[in-house]
Amino acid sequence: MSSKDLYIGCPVQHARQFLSGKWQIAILWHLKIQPSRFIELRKILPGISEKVLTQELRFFETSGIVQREVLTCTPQKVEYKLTLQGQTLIPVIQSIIQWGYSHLQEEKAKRSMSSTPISVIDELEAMQ
Amino acid sequence: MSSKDLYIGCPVQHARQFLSGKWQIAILWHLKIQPSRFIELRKILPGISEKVLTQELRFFETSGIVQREVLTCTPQKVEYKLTLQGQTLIPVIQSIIQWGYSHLQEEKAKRSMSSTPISVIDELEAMQ
DNA sequence: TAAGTTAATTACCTTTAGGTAAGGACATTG
DNA sequence: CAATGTCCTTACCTAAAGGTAATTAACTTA
Repeated sequence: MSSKDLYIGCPVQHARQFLSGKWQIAILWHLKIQPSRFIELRKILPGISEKVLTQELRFFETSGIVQREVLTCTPQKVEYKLTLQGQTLIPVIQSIIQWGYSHLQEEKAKRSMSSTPISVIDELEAMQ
Repeated sequence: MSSKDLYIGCPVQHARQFLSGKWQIAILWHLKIQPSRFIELRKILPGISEKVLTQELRFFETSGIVQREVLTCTPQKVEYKLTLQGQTLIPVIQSIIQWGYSHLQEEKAKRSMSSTPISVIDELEAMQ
C-alpha cells in the first residue's frame, strides 16, 4: 500500500497529499498567478529539481488539480494550469501563505523588541 | 543547518513547519476542540507514536503555538492547550480540513457515477 | 512494598522525500 | 548535420520523518 492511499477517508490526510510536499504549495500558488511552462516553473522556484517538478506535476495531473496542455507552436511548449478543482485549493493556500507571512512578521517584531541587536541575531542565524 | 531553519523569510516554508507533519494538523485541531492531556491526545490519534507526539508538542511549545501546563492534582496531569498565537492557526486548519472533506466527497460522487461497481473498486483498493 | 499510571526519553531501524547527475526524445536553428 | 532548447525519465544516493520498543522517573493505589 503506497502512502498516497494510506488515508482514504480522512480529510486531514487527504488534504495533506496536496499541501505537505516541500514544493507543492509553491507550484500551485504560481499556477494560480499564471499558467506556466515547465521551464518557467523551474526558474520561479529556485532549488527545485526537475525530478520533483515533473513528479508533482504528474501527481497533480492525475489528481485532477492541474491540467497539462501541449501547445502546438514553435518552439514546443507545454503549459500547466489549474483545473476548476485545482482552483478550489487557492483560498486554502492563500490562508496558509497569509498566516505564514503574518507569523513571520510577528517573529520579527518580537526580535526587534529584544535587547539583542538584530544584526547579531542575523549573524547567529547565518552561522547555523 | 536544520530543516526547521532552512527557509527563514519564506511564508510558505515558514507555515509548512507547522502544517506539513503527518500528525501536526490533527494535534492542533484536537487542541482547538479542547485542551488535552498527553494520554488523551494519544487515544484520540490512533497510530501516533509517543515519540512523535512529544516531539511535536515540544516543537509547538517552543514555537509559542501550544502551552504546556502541569496541573497539581492527583493523579498527575499535564495539559496542553493552544496559545493565542496557536489559535490564529485554527482558521487555516479549518479551511484545509474543509477542503479535504469536500474533495473526498467529490471523489466518492465521481466513483459512484462510473460503470464499475463500487464494491469492485473497493476490492482493488484493498489489494494495493 | 509491589504493581500500575502518566508522561516522557532514548537508541535503533525503516520508509519516504527529495537531490544529483546522466541521458533520451523530439524539435528548431545555424 | 551539428548544436541547442524543451520536457522529461531513470538510477542512485542522502537526509528527514516517522515507527518500535525498551527504559525512566515520579507518583498512586492495593
